[in-house]
Amino acid sequence: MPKKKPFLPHRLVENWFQKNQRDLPWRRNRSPYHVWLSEIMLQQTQVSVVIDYFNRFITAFPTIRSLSEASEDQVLALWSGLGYYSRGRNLHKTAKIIIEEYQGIFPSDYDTLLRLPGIGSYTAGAILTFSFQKPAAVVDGNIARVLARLLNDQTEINSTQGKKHYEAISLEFVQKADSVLHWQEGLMEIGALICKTQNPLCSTCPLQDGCLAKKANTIAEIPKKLPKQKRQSLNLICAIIHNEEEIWLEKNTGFNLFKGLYAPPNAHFIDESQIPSLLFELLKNRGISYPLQHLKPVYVKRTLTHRDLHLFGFLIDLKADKLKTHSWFKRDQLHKIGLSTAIRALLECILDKKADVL
DNA sequence: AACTCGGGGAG
DNA sequence: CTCCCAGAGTT
Repeated sequence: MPKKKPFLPHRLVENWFQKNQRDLPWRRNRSPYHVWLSEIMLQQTQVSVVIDYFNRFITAFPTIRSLSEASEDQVLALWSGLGYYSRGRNLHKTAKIIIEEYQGIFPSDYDTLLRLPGIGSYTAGAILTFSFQKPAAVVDGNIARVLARLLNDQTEINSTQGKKHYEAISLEFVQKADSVLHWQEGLMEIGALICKTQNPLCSTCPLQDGCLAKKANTIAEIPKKLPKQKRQSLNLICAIIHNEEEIWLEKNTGFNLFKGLYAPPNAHFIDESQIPSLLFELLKNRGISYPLQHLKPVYVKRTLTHRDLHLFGFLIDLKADKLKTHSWFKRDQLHKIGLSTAIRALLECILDKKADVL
Protein backbone atom coordinates (compact mmCIF):
# COMPACT_ATOMS: atom_id res chain seq x y z
CA MET A 1 0.00 0.00 0.00
CA PRO A 2 1.63 3.28 -1.09
CA LYS A 3 2.05 5.97 1.53
CA LYS A 4 -0.51 8.74 1.13
CA LYS A 5 0.66 12.14 -0.05
CA PRO A 6 0.51 14.73 2.76
CA PHE A 7 -2.13 17.41 2.46
CA LEU A 8 -0.56 20.83 1.82
CA PRO A 9 -3.02 23.64 2.53
CA HIS A 10 -0.78 26.67 2.04
CA ARG A 11 -1.00 27.19 -1.70
CA LEU A 12 -4.73 26.40 -1.63
CA VAL A 13 -5.45 29.04 1.02
CA GLU A 14 -3.15 31.72 -0.35
CA ASN A 15 -4.54 31.35 -3.87
CA TRP A 16 -8.12 31.24 -2.62
CA PHE A 17 -7.60 34.42 -0.61
CA GLN A 18 -6.17 36.42 -3.50
CA LYS A 19 -9.20 35.51 -5.58
CA ASN A 20 -11.98 35.67 -2.99
CA GLN A 21 -11.10 38.24 -0.33
CA ARG A 22 -13.63 40.93 0.53
CA ASP A 23 -12.86 44.56 -0.13
CA LEU A 24 -12.72 45.89 3.43
CA PRO A 25 -11.62 49.41 4.44
CA TRP A 26 -8.69 48.19 6.54
CA ARG A 27 -7.34 46.10 3.68
CA ARG A 28 -6.71 49.16 1.51
CA ASN A 29 -3.90 50.45 3.69
CA ARG A 30 -1.69 47.98 5.49
CA SER A 31 0.06 50.50 7.71
CA PRO A 32 0.45 49.31 11.29
CA TYR A 33 -1.88 52.12 12.41
CA HIS A 34 -4.70 50.99 10.14
CA VAL A 35 -4.17 47.32 10.95
CA TRP A 36 -3.97 47.99 14.68
CA LEU A 37 -7.10 50.15 14.78
CA SER A 38 -9.12 47.63 12.78
CA GLU A 39 -7.98 44.70 14.90
CA ILE A 40 -8.92 46.47 18.13
CA MET A 41 -12.35 47.39 16.76
CA LEU A 42 -12.91 43.87 15.44
CA GLN A 43 -12.32 42.21 18.82
CA GLN A 44 -15.57 40.38 19.60
CA THR A 45 -17.30 42.60 17.06
CA GLN A 46 -18.67 41.70 13.66
CA VAL A 47 -17.17 43.09 10.46
CA SER A 48 -20.46 44.63 9.32
CA VAL A 49 -20.68 46.66 12.54
CA VAL A 50 -17.07 47.86 12.47
CA ILE A 51 -16.92 49.25 8.92
CA ASP A 52 -18.64 52.58 9.61
CA TYR A 53 -16.86 53.07 12.95
CA PHE A 54 -13.50 52.43 11.30
CA ASN A 55 -14.13 54.92 8.50
CA ARG A 56 -15.33 57.63 10.87
CA PHE A 57 -12.35 57.05 13.16
CA ILE A 58 -9.78 57.23 10.36
CA THR A 59 -11.40 60.40 9.05
CA ALA A 60 -11.25 62.02 12.49
CA PHE A 61 -7.75 60.72 13.29
CA PRO A 62 -5.87 60.00 10.06
CA THR A 63 -2.57 59.36 11.85
CA ILE A 64 -1.46 57.84 15.11
CA ARG A 65 -0.09 61.25 16.07
CA SER A 66 -3.47 62.92 15.65
CA LEU A 67 -4.96 60.16 17.81
CA SER A 68 -2.33 60.70 20.47
CA GLU A 69 -3.17 64.41 20.58
CA ALA A 70 -6.90 63.83 21.00
CA SER A 71 -8.73 63.82 24.32
CA GLU A 72 -10.12 60.60 25.77
CA ASP A 73 -13.61 62.07 25.44
CA GLN A 74 -13.11 62.58 21.71
CA VAL A 75 -11.96 58.99 21.31
CA LEU A 76 -14.83 57.56 23.35
CA ALA A 77 -17.34 59.70 21.46
CA LEU A 78 -16.26 57.95 18.28
CA TRP A 79 -16.41 54.62 20.12
CA SER A 80 -19.96 55.22 21.39
CA GLY A 81 -22.18 52.25 20.62
CA LEU A 82 -19.34 49.93 19.68
CA GLY A 83 -19.03 48.44 23.17
CA TYR A 84 -16.11 47.17 25.25
CA TYR A 85 -14.98 50.72 25.91
CA SER A 86 -11.67 49.73 27.51
CA ARG A 87 -10.64 49.09 23.91
CA GLY A 88 -11.07 52.77 23.15
CA ARG A 89 -9.31 53.91 26.31
CA ASN A 90 -6.41 51.52 25.75
CA LEU A 91 -6.18 52.54 22.09
CA HIS A 92 -5.72 56.14 23.20
CA LYS A 93 -3.12 55.16 25.82
CA THR A 94 -1.14 53.12 23.34
CA ALA A 95 -1.14 55.93 20.77
CA LYS A 96 0.40 58.24 23.37
CA ILE A 97 2.99 55.62 24.32
CA ILE A 98 4.02 55.07 20.71
CA ILE A 99 4.40 58.81 20.08
CA GLU A 100 6.10 59.66 23.36
CA GLU A 101 8.21 56.57 24.05
CA TYR A 102 8.76 55.09 20.60
CA GLN A 103 9.20 58.34 18.64
CA GLY A 104 6.05 57.57 16.66
CA ILE A 105 7.50 54.37 15.23
CA PHE A 106 5.15 51.43 15.60
CA PRO A 107 6.88 48.49 17.36
CA SER A 108 7.41 45.47 15.11
CA ASP A 109 8.40 42.75 17.54
CA TYR A 110 6.08 40.46 19.43
CA ASP A 111 7.18 41.13 23.00
CA THR A 112 7.10 44.91 22.65
CA LEU A 113 3.63 44.81 21.07
CA LEU A 114 2.34 42.56 23.86
CA ARG A 115 3.28 45.15 26.48
CA LEU A 116 1.07 47.83 24.90
CA PRO A 117 -2.36 48.36 26.49
CA GLY A 118 -5.10 46.52 24.63
CA ILE A 119 -2.74 44.39 22.54
CA GLY A 120 -2.84 40.71 23.40
CA SER A 121 -1.51 37.64 21.64
CA TYR A 122 -4.03 37.79 18.81
CA THR A 123 -3.63 41.48 18.00
CA ALA A 124 0.16 41.33 18.28
CA GLY A 125 0.22 38.46 15.81
CA ALA A 126 -2.20 40.20 13.47
CA ILE A 127 -0.14 43.40 13.37
CA LEU A 128 3.05 41.43 12.72
CA THR A 129 1.61 39.34 9.89
CA PHE A 130 -0.79 41.79 8.24
CA SER A 131 1.38 44.88 8.39
CA PHE A 132 5.00 43.78 8.80
CA GLN A 133 4.58 40.44 7.02
CA LYS A 134 6.45 38.63 9.77
CA PRO A 135 5.37 35.11 10.68
CA ALA A 136 3.48 34.98 13.98
CA ALA A 137 0.73 32.91 15.52
CA VAL A 138 -2.70 34.39 14.81
CA VAL A 139 -5.66 32.68 16.43
CA ASP A 140 -9.02 34.40 16.45
CA GLY A 141 -12.39 32.66 16.57
CA ASN A 142 -12.28 32.04 12.82
CA ILE A 143 -8.82 30.50 12.65
CA ALA A 144 -9.41 28.41 15.77
CA ARG A 145 -12.53 26.97 14.19
CA VAL A 146 -10.86 26.27 10.83
CA LEU A 147 -7.82 24.64 12.44
CA ALA A 148 -9.93 22.57 14.82
CA ARG A 149 -12.04 21.25 11.96
CA LEU A 150 -9.13 20.78 9.57
CA LEU A 151 -7.38 18.60 12.16
CA ASN A 152 -10.57 17.19 13.74
CA ASP A 153 -9.16 18.52 17.01
CA GLN A 154 -11.29 18.06 20.14
CA THR A 155 -9.44 20.68 22.21
CA GLU A 156 -11.79 23.43 23.45
CA ILE A 157 -10.97 26.65 21.61
CA ASN A 158 -11.92 28.95 24.51
CA SER A 159 -9.94 27.27 27.27
CA THR A 160 -6.60 28.57 28.49
CA GLN A 161 -4.89 25.41 27.30
CA GLY A 162 -6.78 25.46 24.02
CA LYS A 163 -5.58 28.94 23.13
CA LYS A 164 -1.93 27.92 23.61
CA HIS A 165 -2.59 24.70 21.74
CA TYR A 166 -3.99 26.40 18.65
CA GLU A 167 -1.39 29.17 18.75
CA ALA A 168 1.33 26.54 18.54
CA ILE A 169 -0.41 24.94 15.56
CA SER A 170 -0.88 28.35 13.93
CA LEU A 171 2.81 29.15 14.30
CA GLU A 172 3.85 25.87 12.73
CA PHE A 173 1.63 26.46 9.73
CA VAL A 174 2.58 30.09 9.14
CA GLN A 175 6.26 29.28 9.09
CA LYS A 176 5.70 27.29 5.91
CA ALA A 177 3.74 30.01 4.12
CA ASP A 178 5.01 31.95 1.11
CA SER A 179 2.94 34.97 2.09
CA VAL A 180 2.21 35.09 5.79
CA LEU A 181 -0.40 37.78 5.10
CA HIS A 182 -2.29 35.73 2.52
CA TRP A 183 -2.05 32.59 4.61
CA GLN A 184 -3.28 34.04 7.90
CA GLU A 185 -5.87 36.38 6.53
CA GLY A 186 -6.95 33.74 4.03
CA LEU A 187 -7.51 31.23 6.80
CA MET A 188 -9.47 33.87 8.68
CA GLU A 189 -11.53 34.76 5.62
CA ILE A 190 -12.33 31.10 5.01
CA GLY A 191 -13.57 30.93 8.59
CA ALA A 192 -15.77 33.99 8.11
CA LEU A 193 -17.22 33.14 4.68
CA ILE A 194 -17.09 29.33 4.35
CA CYS A 195 -16.13 27.46 7.51
CA LYS A 196 -18.89 29.22 9.45
CA THR A 197 -20.06 28.07 12.86
CA GLN A 198 -23.49 27.18 11.55
CA ASN A 199 -24.17 25.97 8.04
CA PRO A 200 -20.59 25.77 6.80
CA LEU A 201 -20.23 25.71 3.02
CA CYS A 202 -17.91 22.73 2.82
CA SER A 203 -18.60 22.07 -0.86
CA THR A 204 -16.94 25.36 -1.83
CA CYS A 205 -14.07 25.14 0.68
CA PRO A 206 -10.55 25.04 -0.75
CA LEU A 207 -9.57 22.77 2.15
CA GLN A 208 -12.37 20.22 1.79
CA ASP A 209 -10.10 17.43 0.52
CA GLY A 210 -7.87 17.59 3.59
CA CYS A 211 -10.43 18.40 6.26
CA LEU A 212 -10.36 15.66 8.89
CA ALA A 213 -13.62 16.78 10.54
CA LYS A 214 -15.40 16.54 7.21
CA LYS A 215 -13.89 13.11 6.68
CA ALA A 216 -14.98 12.03 10.17
CA ASN A 217 -18.38 13.72 9.76
CA THR A 218 -17.83 15.80 12.92
CA ILE A 219 -18.14 19.29 11.42
CA ALA A 220 -21.23 20.05 13.51
CA GLU A 221 -19.60 19.22 16.84
CA ILE A 222 -16.24 20.92 16.26
CA PRO A 223 -14.92 23.26 17.55
CA LYS A 224 -15.57 22.21 21.13
CA LYS A 225 -16.19 25.00 23.62
CA LEU A 226 -16.35 25.37 27.38
CA PRO A 227 -19.79 26.51 28.60
CA LYS A 228 -20.26 30.10 29.70
CA GLN A 229 -22.04 31.62 32.68
CA LYS A 230 -25.51 33.06 32.61
CA ARG A 231 -26.64 36.65 32.91
CA GLN A 232 -27.49 38.55 36.07
CA SER A 233 -29.69 41.59 36.48
CA LEU A 234 -28.39 45.07 37.29
CA ASN A 235 -30.94 47.68 38.37
CA LEU A 236 -30.02 51.36 38.04
CA ILE A 237 -31.86 54.53 38.91
CA CYS A 238 -30.87 57.60 36.93
CA ALA A 239 -31.63 61.19 37.88
CA ILE A 240 -32.20 62.92 34.56
CA ILE A 241 -31.52 66.45 35.74
CA HIS A 242 -32.21 69.00 33.04
CA ASN A 243 -33.54 72.39 32.15
CA GLU A 244 -34.77 73.71 28.84
CA GLU A 245 -31.49 73.42 27.05
CA GLU A 246 -29.04 71.44 29.18
CA ILE A 247 -28.68 68.09 30.90
CA TRP A 248 -26.54 67.02 33.85
CA LEU A 249 -24.04 64.28 32.98
CA GLU A 250 -21.04 62.94 34.85
CA LYS A 251 -18.05 60.97 33.60
CA ASN A 252 -17.77 57.48 35.09
CA THR A 253 -14.30 57.21 36.60
CA GLY A 254 -15.10 54.50 39.12
CA PHE A 255 -16.77 51.28 38.04
CA ASN A 256 -15.37 49.30 35.15
CA LEU A 257 -18.74 48.99 33.46
CA PHE A 258 -19.04 51.95 31.08
CA LYS A 259 -15.85 53.47 32.49
CA GLY A 260 -14.92 56.72 30.76
CA LEU A 261 -18.44 57.27 29.45
CA TYR A 262 -20.90 59.92 30.61
CA ALA A 263 -24.23 59.24 32.29
CA PRO A 264 -26.79 61.00 34.48
CA PRO A 265 -26.19 60.65 38.23
CA ASN A 266 -27.12 57.05 38.98
CA ALA A 267 -27.04 54.31 41.59
CA HIS A 268 -27.70 50.59 41.59
CA PHE A 269 -30.30 48.93 43.79
CA ILE A 270 -31.52 45.48 44.70
CA ASP A 271 -35.09 46.18 45.81
CA GLU A 272 -37.46 48.83 44.50
CA SER A 273 -38.11 50.01 48.04
CA GLN A 274 -34.64 51.58 47.98
CA ILE A 275 -35.48 53.90 45.09
CA PRO A 276 -36.90 56.94 46.98
CA SER A 277 -33.99 57.23 49.40
CA LEU A 278 -31.37 56.61 46.71
CA LEU A 279 -32.89 59.26 44.47
CA PHE A 280 -33.04 61.68 47.38
CA GLU A 281 -29.34 61.09 48.12
CA LEU A 282 -28.30 61.49 44.48
CA LEU A 283 -29.92 64.94 44.38
CA LYS A 284 -28.89 66.01 47.87
CA ASN A 285 -25.24 65.18 47.17
CA ARG A 286 -25.40 67.60 44.23
CA GLY A 287 -27.06 70.40 46.13
CA ILE A 288 -30.49 69.88 44.63
CA SER A 289 -33.78 69.70 46.52
CA TYR A 290 -36.74 68.63 44.46
CA PRO A 291 -40.21 67.34 45.28
CA LEU A 292 -40.18 63.58 44.83
CA GLN A 293 -43.81 62.73 45.56
CA HIS A 294 -45.29 62.15 42.15
CA LEU A 295 -42.33 61.07 40.07
CA LYS A 296 -42.87 58.12 37.81
CA PRO A 297 -39.84 56.50 36.21
CA VAL A 298 -39.31 55.78 32.57
CA TYR A 299 -38.15 52.20 32.24
CA VAL A 300 -35.56 51.02 29.71
CA LYS A 301 -34.21 47.49 29.47
CA ARG A 302 -31.03 46.54 27.62
CA THR A 303 -29.46 43.12 27.34
CA LEU A 304 -25.69 42.80 27.50
CA THR A 305 -23.70 39.58 27.25
CA HIS A 306 -23.41 39.15 30.99
CA ARG A 307 -26.05 41.48 32.38
CA ASP A 308 -29.67 42.47 32.03
CA LEU A 309 -29.73 46.23 32.55
CA HIS A 310 -32.87 47.70 34.05
CA LEU A 311 -32.79 51.50 33.92
CA PHE A 312 -35.30 53.60 35.85
CA GLY A 313 -35.02 57.23 34.75
CA PHE A 314 -36.53 59.98 36.86
CA LEU A 315 -37.00 63.31 35.15
CA ILE A 316 -35.83 66.23 37.30
CA ASP A 317 -36.90 69.42 35.56
CA LEU A 318 -35.00 72.40 36.95
CA LYS A 319 -36.71 75.38 35.42
CA ALA A 320 -34.19 77.85 36.79
CA ASP A 321 -30.62 77.41 35.65
CA LYS A 322 -28.95 78.38 38.86
CA LEU A 323 -26.63 75.42 39.26
CA LYS A 324 -23.80 76.31 36.94
CA THR A 325 -21.23 73.56 37.07
CA HIS A 326 -19.06 71.71 34.61
CA SER A 327 -21.62 68.90 34.61
CA TRP A 328 -24.11 70.61 32.30
CA PHE A 329 -24.18 69.64 28.64
CA LYS A 330 -26.15 71.27 25.89
CA ARG A 331 -27.99 68.69 23.90
CA ASP A 332 -26.14 69.42 20.68
CA GLN A 333 -22.88 68.64 22.50
CA LEU A 334 -23.77 65.05 23.25
CA HIS A 335 -22.08 63.75 20.14
CA LYS A 336 -18.76 64.95 21.51
CA ILE A 337 -18.70 62.61 24.54
CA GLY A 338 -19.00 58.88 25.08
CA LEU A 339 -22.46 57.56 25.89
CA SER A 340 -23.45 53.93 26.27
CA THR A 341 -26.27 52.71 24.08
CA ALA A 342 -28.35 52.08 27.20
CA ILE A 343 -28.02 55.65 28.47
CA ARG A 344 -28.54 57.04 24.99
CA ALA A 345 -31.77 55.07 24.72
CA LEU A 346 -32.92 56.29 28.11
CA LEU A 347 -32.22 59.92 27.26
CA GLU A 348 -34.01 59.63 23.93
CA CYS A 349 -36.94 57.97 25.58
CA ILE A 350 -37.32 60.39 28.45
CA LEU A 351 -36.43 63.78 26.95
CA ASP A 352 -38.12 63.54 23.58
CA LYS A 353 -38.21 61.40 20.52
CA LYS A 354 -35.77 63.43 18.48
CA ALA A 355 -33.16 60.82 17.67
CA ASP A 356 -31.20 63.34 15.58
CA VAL A 357 -30.39 65.42 18.66
CA LEU A 358 -29.39 62.63 21.01
C1' DA B 1 -8.89 29.27 35.53
C1' DA B 2 -12.72 32.02 36.01
C1' DC B 3 -14.81 36.66 35.56
C1' DT B 4 -15.56 40.97 33.55
C1' DC B 5 -16.21 44.00 29.83
C1' DG B 6 -21.12 45.96 25.08
C1' DG B 7 -23.71 45.60 21.54
C1' DG B 8 -25.80 43.85 17.65
C1' DG B 9 -26.27 40.39 13.75
C1' DA B 10 -28.31 36.10 12.48
C1' DG B 11 -30.90 31.84 12.96
C1' DC C 1 -35.11 33.19 22.37
C1' DT C 2 -29.80 31.56 21.86
C1' DC C 3 -25.38 31.76 20.04
C1' DC C 4 -21.77 34.22 18.31
C1' DC C 5 -18.48 37.77 16.80
C1' DA C 6 -10.75 39.47 13.71
C1' DG C 7 -10.09 39.17 22.58
C1' DA C 8 -7.86 41.50 26.50
C1' DG C 9 -7.42 42.67 31.36
C1' DT C 10 -8.17 41.55 36.05
C1' DT C 11 -8.61 38.63 39.99
